[in-house]
Amino acid sequence: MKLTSRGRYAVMALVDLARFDTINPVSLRDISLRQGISLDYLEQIFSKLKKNQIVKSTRGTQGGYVLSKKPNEIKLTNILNAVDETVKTVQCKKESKKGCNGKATKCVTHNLWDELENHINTFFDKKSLQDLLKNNTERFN
Amino acid sequence: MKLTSRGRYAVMALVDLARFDTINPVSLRDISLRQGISLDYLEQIFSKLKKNQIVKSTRGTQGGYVLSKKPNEIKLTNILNAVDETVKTVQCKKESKKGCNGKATKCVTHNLWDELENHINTFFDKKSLQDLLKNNTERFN
DNA sequence: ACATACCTGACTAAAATGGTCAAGTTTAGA
DNA sequence: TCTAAACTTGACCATTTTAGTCAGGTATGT
Repeated sequence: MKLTSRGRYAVMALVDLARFDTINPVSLRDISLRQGISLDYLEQIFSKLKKNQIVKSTRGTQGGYVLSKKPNEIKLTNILNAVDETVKTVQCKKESKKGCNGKATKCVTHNLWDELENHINTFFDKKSLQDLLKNNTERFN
Repeated sequence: MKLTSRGRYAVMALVDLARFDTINPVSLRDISLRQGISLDYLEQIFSKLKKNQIVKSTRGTQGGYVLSKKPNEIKLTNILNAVDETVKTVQCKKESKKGCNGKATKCVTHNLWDELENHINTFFDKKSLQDLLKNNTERFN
């Protein structure tokens, strides 16, 4: 299972973007400064976000990124999937006919991790960027 | 966040133990063979389980491990904590006065990961070994 | 006494993580 | 048109974690 700082940064950056892109595109440089995330790393992350059509970019001076949908239409699932934070708890391959651990049957815990995966995904499916904005209406920085 | 095969193995092994320890202690060798987990690795895992009083051991011939509580009293939280599968989603330290990422305030997503952590822990708090046994009454191996 | 089984600690190959670095291309505005 | 801001791409890398292995023990029932 993966849930690391790449996913966290992605969410942080998008919340930042949602708050500041009302007029002009937001540059990664600004996000980098406001959120304290390395610019180079942000570029990697936004490359993935763009491929997954979560953000749109404008090049050149005064360029930057904007959200490609409304904050309430962007679920955390979308974001985390985009940056490869796949919530996979099971090492056992579902398709594998051999079952888990090279055994003929599914391992005892197989269903458990499936349940957990659903449990977590449900959480991320419900939460949108909009929800995070609500909780952060106070000024910061 | 960590949730890796060590935790999975621990759960698998304990389910196995719960099913076979009715008369005699169960040797790690047997568990290793039945579950397809390396014996050496199992020993590491059981060392931790023992330290956390989830299992008791008997040495010597015919020795092995037994659960130290009833299956319905052993929650998955207990197991996963014992083998250091701490479900920590937030890199930001809660205590740190400096806030997350060296900023003066909590990062925008701070509460989010807290919520997620609770969400996951709730899941593990509810599930006991007993619950897993129910779903695996059919013979295997 | 000896085989079985627990116990302990050191070690390690491979992968993931969290970045950095370098070399572009594009475009707005002076 | 020139230039600086900003996106784009891909290679690279140090550190940490993972998932074990290996080598030696120690305890104990028969």
